[in-house]
Amino acid sequence: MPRSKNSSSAKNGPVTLAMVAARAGVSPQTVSNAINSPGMLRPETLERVSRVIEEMGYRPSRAAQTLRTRSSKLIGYGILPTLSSNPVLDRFLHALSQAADEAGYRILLFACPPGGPTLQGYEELLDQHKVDGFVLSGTARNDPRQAWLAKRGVPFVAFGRIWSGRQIGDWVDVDGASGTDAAVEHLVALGHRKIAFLGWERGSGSGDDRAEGWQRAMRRHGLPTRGRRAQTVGDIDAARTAVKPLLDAGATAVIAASDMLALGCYQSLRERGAAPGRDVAVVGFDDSPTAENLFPALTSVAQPLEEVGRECVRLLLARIATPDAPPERLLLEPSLVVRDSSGAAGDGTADSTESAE
Amino acid sequence: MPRSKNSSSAKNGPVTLAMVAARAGVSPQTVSNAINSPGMLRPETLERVSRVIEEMGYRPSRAAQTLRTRSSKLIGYGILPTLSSNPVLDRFLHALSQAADEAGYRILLFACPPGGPTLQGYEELLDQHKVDGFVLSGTARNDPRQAWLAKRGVPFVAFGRIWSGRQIGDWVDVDGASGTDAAVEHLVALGHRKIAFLGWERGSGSGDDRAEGWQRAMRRHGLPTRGRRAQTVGDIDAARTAVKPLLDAGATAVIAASDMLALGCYQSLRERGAAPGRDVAVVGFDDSPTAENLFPALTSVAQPLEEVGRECVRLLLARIATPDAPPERLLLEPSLVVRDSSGAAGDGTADSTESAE
DNA sequence: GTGCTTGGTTTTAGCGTTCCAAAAGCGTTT
DNA sequence: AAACGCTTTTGGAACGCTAAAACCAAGCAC
Repeated sequence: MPRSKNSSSAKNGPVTLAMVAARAGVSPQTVSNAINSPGMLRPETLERVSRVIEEMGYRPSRAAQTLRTRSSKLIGYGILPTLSSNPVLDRFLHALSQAADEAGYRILLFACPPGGPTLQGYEELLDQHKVDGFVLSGTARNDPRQAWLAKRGVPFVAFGRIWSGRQIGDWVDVDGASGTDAAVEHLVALGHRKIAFLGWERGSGSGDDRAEGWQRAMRRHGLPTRGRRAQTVGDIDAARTAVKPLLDAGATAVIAASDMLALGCYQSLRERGAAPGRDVAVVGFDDSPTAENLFPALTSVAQPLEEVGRECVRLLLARIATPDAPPERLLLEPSLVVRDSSGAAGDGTADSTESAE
Repeated sequence: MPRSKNSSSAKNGPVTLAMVAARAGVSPQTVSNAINSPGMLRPETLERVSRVIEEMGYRPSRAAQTLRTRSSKLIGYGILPTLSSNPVLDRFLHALSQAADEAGYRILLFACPPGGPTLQGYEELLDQHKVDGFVLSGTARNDPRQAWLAKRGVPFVAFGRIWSGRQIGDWVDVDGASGTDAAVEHLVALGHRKIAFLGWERGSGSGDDRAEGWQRAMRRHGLPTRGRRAQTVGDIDAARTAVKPLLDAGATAVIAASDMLALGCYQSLRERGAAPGRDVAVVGFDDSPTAENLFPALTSVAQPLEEVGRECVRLLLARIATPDAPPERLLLEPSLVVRDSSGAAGDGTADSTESAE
């Protein structure tokens, strides 16, 4: 027997604590307690109040709560301009939002100016919206954000390590080295020995990390790395050129620091009439949406973005709860998604020896 | 001579209206007026108050403003789970956030459950956070959201038309038909006559729209469409199969309803030893990040997402300002991004007649 | 009986804004 | 001088909530 429409109906404005209190025959504070510390009420009273809350579809006003408690249950996230939009971060944002929601928090976006994030954006969200904390992403070398936030005691978590200088605050990151290491293992198991690495110019934190994993795995297998590594800037044409010497040197497999670079490798191979996956194995990094749609589908190292999102929220909430706890840092394992480009497609046998030449 | 650190310093908590008032020697109300209706103050007073505001780095508390004015300057946006993450919508979100920020609004995310958006999420944002309006995306046939929001008088704008039944509320959309029409024009100019269309199964609003543009352009040029159209579900393998009859029928160009479908077409061509762009021209839709990285780079119809974002914000704010104004609907023009896959690469001459066979 | 808990509830007092009505300031007019 | 407009400024009150303190039975000891 539902008496009133549950949930705030269109016109008469939203239900308030006081209305619930009046209807339940208790004081407003008791209703507040019913929600925030139910254990404080006599079971019988709790029952009654809860029923009225349910019945009237009452939902506390966050504005009033924020004003009183100075906590907004909001997490700030700076989103880059459309141009610098990045599939990995986009997927991360979805995961983040979901994880936050499950914890009763919400993500409040603010737009980073094209030149990269500025501190002003953070300051505004902090002062105006009283966000409880921030999630940082796309952290660069000498990023000022961590130090700035730490100095004012604002809780934050970064997706991405700090590569230079001393560590500040909590972060969650993906172990790139472990990813490329696994890629080497995969290729070695398929019989490859001449495994090259196509990476970014030295100095990019995650780029060097990914190179490092390749190198250590090669060393472990007693395979030479000299002359098997090339550096390039991010774009695809540069990659196509940069990979040439590696192919000339007879590499039978190339591990790239990104799917983009792997694509440059595809193109370089095609230029010389070779087929990626059949003649030379190619492995990418990030498992971007493109990867599975390429021909041949690109084997790639996938970052566990759902997990990164969940952990970011977990760490941030922990930091909010206990601001002085020692920092926590998490290095998550990526996973290798094997597709045709690493040549494992046929029926398990290694190398090539498969189709016509 | 800056006396105090401007902007809220770490410890002493944020600056309030009252503090500013005290320092400027006026009442709090006057400070409020200085911000909200500056014309009301004597120029001299305004000057003084403004200086103190600046000096102390005062920023109004949105929570208090929201409580008082019942308007949060927040726009709600339901974000899909990681799995259904979609590059077009992701880029749209970046644009949206930027446009909102510029108008003094912020985007508040809430996570849609995996099964698609539910009304509960909207209701919560409305009751709890007092969002001023919503931006909808990924609207489906018989989407209940528009009707629901309209019924309770909540301002909203949809990115995407309503394809079935009567129109409700404001929307911004991209004219898909115009995009495929332009694609036909482009191909005809290159000398193509047998231009096929690879689309989704009938019933998808935007799919039918894109088909329609192809059809009308073909008709305009007196070219037959019978036997030149195929339908398929979204995935790439299905597309590869579905396009076969079109190629068998001698199509020299294929326009696909999405980049994904275009990829299926690439694969189908390769299977028969033909090269996309050289032997058969291919045009995709959406200009996804993948498109420019493919080999050959895919000619594709790009949606003006920046503009869509801007217009969504503009329409939404207009709706908030005048709830009873007649609905506004905007159909924006996409643009054809010409790349190698349409075979215009060489030096302008049409058809093929270019490289070895 | 007085005092002393103890658990459950209410009262009071804001949190930082803005709305509203009322009060000053002040130049003109009666 | 008082009365009248006009502009500018101010003093509550209220928005919806919760922290903190006060209250109020019972119960229980002495």
